Amino acid sequence: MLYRITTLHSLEIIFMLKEASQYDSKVIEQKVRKLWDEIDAYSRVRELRKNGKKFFFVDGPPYTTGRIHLGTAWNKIIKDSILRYKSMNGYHVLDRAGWDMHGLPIEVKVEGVLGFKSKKDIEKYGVGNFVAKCKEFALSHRDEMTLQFQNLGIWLNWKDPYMTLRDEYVEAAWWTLKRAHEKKLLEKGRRVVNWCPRCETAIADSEVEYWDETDPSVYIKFPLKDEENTFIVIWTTTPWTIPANIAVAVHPSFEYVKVRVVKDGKEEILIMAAGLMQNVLKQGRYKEYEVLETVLGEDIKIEYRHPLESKVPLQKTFKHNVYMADFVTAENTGCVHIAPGHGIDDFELGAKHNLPIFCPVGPDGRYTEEAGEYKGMHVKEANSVVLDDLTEKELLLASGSISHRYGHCWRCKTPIIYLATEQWFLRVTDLKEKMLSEVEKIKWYPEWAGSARFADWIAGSRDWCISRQRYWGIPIPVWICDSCGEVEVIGTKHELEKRSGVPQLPDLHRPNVDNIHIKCKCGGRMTRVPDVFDVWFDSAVASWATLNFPHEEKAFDEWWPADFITEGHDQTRGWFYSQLGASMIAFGKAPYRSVLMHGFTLDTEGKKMSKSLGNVVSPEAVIEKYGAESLRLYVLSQNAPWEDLKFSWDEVGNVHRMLNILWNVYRFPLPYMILDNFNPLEMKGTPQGLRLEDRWILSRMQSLIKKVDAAMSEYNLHKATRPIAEFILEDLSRWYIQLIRPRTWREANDPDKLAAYYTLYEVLVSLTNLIAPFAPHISEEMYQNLVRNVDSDAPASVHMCDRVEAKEEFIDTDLETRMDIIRQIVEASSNARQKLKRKLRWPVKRIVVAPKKDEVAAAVKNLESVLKEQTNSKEIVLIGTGETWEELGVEVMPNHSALGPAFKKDAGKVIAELKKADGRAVKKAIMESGSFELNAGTITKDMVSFKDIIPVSIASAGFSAGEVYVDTELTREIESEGYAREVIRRIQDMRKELDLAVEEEIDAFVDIKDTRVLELVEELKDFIAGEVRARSLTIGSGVEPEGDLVKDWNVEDVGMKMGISRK
RNA sequence: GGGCCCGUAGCUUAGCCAGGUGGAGCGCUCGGCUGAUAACCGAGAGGUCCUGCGUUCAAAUCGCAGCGGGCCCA
Repeated sequence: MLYRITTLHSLEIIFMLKEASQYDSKVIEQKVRKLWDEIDAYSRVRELRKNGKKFFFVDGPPYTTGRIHLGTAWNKIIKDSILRYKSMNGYHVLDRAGWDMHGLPIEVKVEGVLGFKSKKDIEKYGVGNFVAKCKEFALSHRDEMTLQFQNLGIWLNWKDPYMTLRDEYVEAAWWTLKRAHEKKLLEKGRRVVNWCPRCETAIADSEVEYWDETDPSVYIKFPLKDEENTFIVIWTTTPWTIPANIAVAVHPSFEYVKVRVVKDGKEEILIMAAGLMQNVLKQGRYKEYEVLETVLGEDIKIEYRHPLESKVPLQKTFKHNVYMADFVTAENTGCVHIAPGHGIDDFELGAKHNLPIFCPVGPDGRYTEEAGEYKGMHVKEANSVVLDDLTEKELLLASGSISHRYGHCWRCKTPIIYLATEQWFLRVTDLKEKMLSEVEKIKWYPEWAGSARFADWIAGSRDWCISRQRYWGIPIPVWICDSCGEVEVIGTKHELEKRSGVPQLPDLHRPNVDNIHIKCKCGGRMTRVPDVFDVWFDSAVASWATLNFPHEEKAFDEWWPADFITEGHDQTRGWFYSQLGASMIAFGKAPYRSVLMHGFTLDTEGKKMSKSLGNVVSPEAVIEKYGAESLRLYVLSQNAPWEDLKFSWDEVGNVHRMLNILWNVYRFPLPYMILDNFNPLEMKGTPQGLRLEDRWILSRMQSLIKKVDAAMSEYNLHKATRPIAEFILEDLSRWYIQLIRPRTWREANDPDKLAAYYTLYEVLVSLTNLIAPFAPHISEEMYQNLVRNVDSDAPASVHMCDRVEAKEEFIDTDLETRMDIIRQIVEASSNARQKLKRKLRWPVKRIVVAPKKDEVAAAVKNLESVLKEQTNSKEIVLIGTGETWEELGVEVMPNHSALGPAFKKDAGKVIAELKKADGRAVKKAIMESGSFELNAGTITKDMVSFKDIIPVSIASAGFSAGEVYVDTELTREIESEGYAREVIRRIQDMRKELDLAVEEEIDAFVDIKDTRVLELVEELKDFIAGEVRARSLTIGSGVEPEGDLVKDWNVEDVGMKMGISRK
């Protein structure tokens, strides 16, 4: 095996494959991204496909606060991989990146920076100044986050992203609200909403975060109006809502009791649910009781006096009665305190029975004038004051505390309260049925994301409160006439300029639009309502806002609705829903055709990552350790997309190892190809001399392409990426590369070697293309060398290439099956060798394959050369299917339980004779005739069983379809080769230690004291010299090795001393 | 309390839809290989398939109940 030394200064260098150094993700990724920038790869790819079939993707906009986290990274990696895949398949992809830039989160951060405590501070600072700060915050964070996404190799339209703070975007929201108004789906109404007393604004259901909180758990007696000393008992965790109590609710079909009770000698009568009486009596520490009466809830007709009517004078003007309600549960007392101003169910019950919606609490969480003596007190302090007052009036039956889930403002974490306030609502409940039927038309991945989860959410949804009493958001474009109350909704900037007569509006945020008035039909002046939109409304209009609709209509007509969106499962109630609702209002149909719902990133324990738990892993940390490519392939392959991902550093490390192997596979042939001036361009068409193993890997490659395409058709990213990794590790690295190694360093122009080059090149180029969507950096780097350096007419980036298609002519599934069997036999033979401690370096005399199936025989015959080479065997012996190898001895095992009764006292003799008999002959006779004659008698089939005896120099091991026997008997030839290879390996090791170039020659000395071994080694002196590229090789006993490196070796307990020196 | 999803080796998971002897990778132990070498290969140990009940000749797989985790809601 000689390396051909090639002069590289050929006159014209047509091809310029370059060698590659070790895999360094950071270097490669930076280099590739630099290339993309230089050639503006992203824009060129989109340009290239502009006549292709349209694929409209809408990016769910991340919120511009802080840094990206692992979940956001995963989200964008999924998007990027799918869009790259679609693009390579010829689609014209539209993919503006999006940014969600308004809302409370930023306001709260800016308030923090400025040290503000309440809305009054903002008003003092100036709304204009505050809004400017918020804008600055949003824009600078957008820039930081863009870089972080780009470092993951994410390709979206970053140059022209859609931003919710732009005028065109604001117009999309305005236009949509105008549509709602036209369709009579916009209404102003007094409703109970979630209210943050710190932010002094309504917040949406989706903005409420729940966690455990300790609150009072109190039982209160409401005195009946017409019955002395009689009380109905209610339970609550919010004593501060008692001043607003208007009614009590009971369940119509529960039984209620009137009980006479005694405590401390005092007697009173209580009303409560029958099933909960024991609990209430225990809470009130009543010792004696007597049930006076039992009635059904629906029969209760009671009027009671408000327990605090002396403190809250207005309460004296209200009537307080008991009403029926199904939401009452059999807990606590079975009688529910109703304050229509402070609870959603309460409000609805109140509306049903025309009760006053009494809400004596202001936006700041303090009681108003209406609360009488409590005026000015904050509801937080009120709890204990109210309880004290009730105690004084002897109306507090019991008081304790309870830990339960309670809602909080998602931004400032203040516990929310419920307040009845005037807000603007979208009546999406009117559209429920239509929404549900639209959901069925959407393709969901996985199916249950739509049919179960999303449909359930829609079915239970309520009207959408879209108004917020804040500053940094899209101003609600509703103008109301100061004199006649007429409502007008403005749909665009232009319309506002026209209606108001104010030209060239600078910006559509507050406070710019606050002071613009328009003229009412009645001649009066119309003023804008001061509210801004719920920030969820911003992103809800993204699918048309990203097309600049209504500002421009052409793109909308061409592209809308979206072909595809993908977000985490939390967006079921969020963006999936808000978009659908807004779109139903605007266009009466769903804004997207398909949805991939993905999971959440959790820590190794399966707990969610949170700052407070200290278990957060940042994408940067992962990139720092393993590179973006490893992170990408890790998140894509680890789970099904819709499952939650338990982050594991070890698994990222595994992916990195796989990429390292891919890289090694890629760079392994380069030095040889370069030395040989291999030019793939000259290899058009499939060369004639392909070996079976070449055809095999080509077939495997095509099968892989099909597998990946099948998985991608269902967005099964894990099923697309796992087989790729398996192909790289198992088929390419562990098998094919091992098979072709000897061919790669053969003399140039050997067609057999060229066939291997061709095959490997073909596979690597296909692989590069196949993995490009998932691993865009490494594939680009490989492509640039393998393809671009060879063919300057090839597309400038792998991402500009058409997707590889499986070449049917290469597929040979029979061959794949046969090779699989050969691999199993090789593994079994390694296993067998190990049993006798015979290294692979030492050839074996023969391998005997005993097949259980005919395919095994076919495989062995077909791929004998592969089998011979990989097992390092001098001969392959194949025996008939189902037959036993005749060289195996047979041990006859006497069956005592059968022999005993048959031969009685002669049994001992029979057994002794059986042991001496030729086992093979016994077995043969029994198999053929069913019996065997001994001197002592005739034995039959049931009296014996057989066991194979394997000769000492032979080891066996099984595989799925047969048995392999390895004959390790040594011959002079084998020993000679074994020792020679031992010597070669040591000298190669020393060459490496000296860091010699592959083709560099050496002078070598080998001293072997053991004369027998010396003779064996000397027989293959020329072979050794060739393998180690020795110009001179001296082998002998007593030679004194010299040179640049001299080492003592122990070879199978034989001492050797070797020295080498460079030329 | 409700809806949806998940629970398989120390870790990450395949198998579950379509019932029939639980497979991988990492890690661990032992061995091998050596010009892809800061790599690679083979073998071994390691499992109450979350628990219980049911359906069935047969359950990781189907059903019910419970436990634990996640998201969403009340």
